[in-house]
Amino acid sequence: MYILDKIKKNIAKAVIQALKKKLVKAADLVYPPNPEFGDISLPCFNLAKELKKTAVETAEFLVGKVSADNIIAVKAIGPFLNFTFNKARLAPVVIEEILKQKEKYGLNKNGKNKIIMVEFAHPNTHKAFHIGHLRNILTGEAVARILQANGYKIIRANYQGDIGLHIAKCLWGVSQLKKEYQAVKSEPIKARAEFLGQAYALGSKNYEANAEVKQEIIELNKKIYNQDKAVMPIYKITRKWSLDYFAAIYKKLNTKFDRLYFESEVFKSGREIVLKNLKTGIFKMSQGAVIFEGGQYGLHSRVFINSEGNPTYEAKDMGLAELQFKEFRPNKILHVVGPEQAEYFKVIIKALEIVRPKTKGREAHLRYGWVRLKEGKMSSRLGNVVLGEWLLDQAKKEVLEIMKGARGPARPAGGPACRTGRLKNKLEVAEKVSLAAVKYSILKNGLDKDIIFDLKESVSFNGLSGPYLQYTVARIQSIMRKSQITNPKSQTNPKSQIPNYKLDDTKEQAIILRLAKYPEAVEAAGRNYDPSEIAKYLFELAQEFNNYYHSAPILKAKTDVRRARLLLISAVKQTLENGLKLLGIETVEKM
RNA sequence: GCUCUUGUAGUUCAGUGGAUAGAACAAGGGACUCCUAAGCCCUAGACGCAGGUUCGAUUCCUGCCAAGAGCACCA
Repeated sequence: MYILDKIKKNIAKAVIQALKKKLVKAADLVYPPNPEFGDISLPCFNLAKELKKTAVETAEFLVGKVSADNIIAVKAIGPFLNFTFNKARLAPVVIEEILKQKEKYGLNKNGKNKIIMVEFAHPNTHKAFHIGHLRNILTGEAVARILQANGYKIIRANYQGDIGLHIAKCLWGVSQLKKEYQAVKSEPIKARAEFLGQAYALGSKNYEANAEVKQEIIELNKKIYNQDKAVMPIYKITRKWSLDYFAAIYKKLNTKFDRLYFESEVFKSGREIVLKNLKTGIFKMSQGAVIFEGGQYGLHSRVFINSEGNPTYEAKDMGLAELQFKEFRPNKILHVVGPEQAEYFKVIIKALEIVRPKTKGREAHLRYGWVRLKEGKMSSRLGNVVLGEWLLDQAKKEVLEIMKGARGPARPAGGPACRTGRLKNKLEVAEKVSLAAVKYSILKNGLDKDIIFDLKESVSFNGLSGPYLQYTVARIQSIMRKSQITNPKSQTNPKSQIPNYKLDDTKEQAIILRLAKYPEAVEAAGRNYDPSEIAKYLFELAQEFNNYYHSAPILKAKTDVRRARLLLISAVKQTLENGLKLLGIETVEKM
């Protein structure tokens, strides 16, 4: 149990003892908006109701009756009972917790013995890979890491659409672009993937504009479902292009999957499940198609098997669920999918629940908002998309420019020279920093919010940004390196030095408190499946550190203070690294 | 038309049934011969509108307005 949890528990206990009634729990405690009020606070409104007093009276009544370990002051401010921590005692405890536990600091066991499958990415083959997919992957990966930190066993799954009408549209497009197809065969994988995106857009436009083409594409689709020899070779080749391309992107983003599912492996079983339950009356025939009537549940009706006899996405999902539960027995499956499928998921989760009652409460749609363009809508159908890889490339270019010193604030004469130009691993650093910029700029947003994407504004390298956090870590690394040079014996070993703590500065105390709150951020992020909780926390910590850094000398401080400060900043570094890892962001030694 | 999501500063985002609504960017100003200026400090600037519930609403409820999404054989 982390120190803050202990303190909260003790306070709740003390209040219960004072009242001789169990009216308070640790979770009722909140953090005051202003540190002058205290470090933690009990709002007395609910308590007052029970005690038939006003909240102000209740708070005053409790002052003097409540005391707990690590608390040095209790005061009533209006309806709040505020507690002040003994920070001189807290500091070594918190720092020791962090430096001993290292990368394990912040982890908890809330999900012990539970399995959660996080299903994300699921790009469709034969379609462009755009920044919407990027948000999906980054969100899914971060959620997976966060849940892992909360003690769950995680299965990363990816369900890829390699069969269905979109493939037929693309292959029709390819048939119209024979020359280009031949030419692109010898090009790098990226060019081949882009070609498929164009072919898809072409097929899609004609499907809507031209009735004859529409019929041709429908015929082609049937052939693909029937594994017709005439189309299989080109289907297989282009499918592989897409998959190879996706694999390269996953690698770049540092995401791995435990299981890749394909629509082509579940469409048969999905179809069977639906047909079987036609007899039981769960599904019904309607206008030649097999549907699920959602009306009685306040949902809409959806087609599971179309009048051509082909399973739709809905039926495939039935087959997928069956397979997923059979293979991994997850307690929960989180489908990380955009908002456009919100109603869709309600329907299939309901249908699944009726077909397989055991799945009840175990299937969830983890929805995130759109990535929209400032200029308007983005659609792979229309071909006006911002490609995921293009964004990564742009970000990297930008970082290299900054490293050159061509951009950014001008330095006054006499200031230290820009070091980044001399870095040996310049490209590696640029790669990590640009990835951090892109990842953070997406993950800092609340899940439900749409992201209005604009290259200039969205991917930032200063302020609330990934590079800002990396920079903070690099800065601490630098101080620690120098501390070794100036005093090789000053190892940051917590055990031997804890007695020497002298951290009285209010800024230091604020940092200590912030560090102690990290486990709560991990917990909240896990509870809400929300990476932005971590993103916010890290920024606040970094900001507090940077402010502190500018006001307090570390290496030049007196021996005792210097030691204590070095330990403090290494705890900051550790916590930043731990949190960044949950977001999938790597740190660099120098930048 | 029905359902869902979102409306907070010039812009992009935080935030909570409670104590003074926080940041970042942009704007304006400033400090350092000092541990990385991708940094630090200061200034200015906001809860879509109208009701309701409540001791208290930016937060919950209702209506309206605005933006986005979904609503039968696409995924």
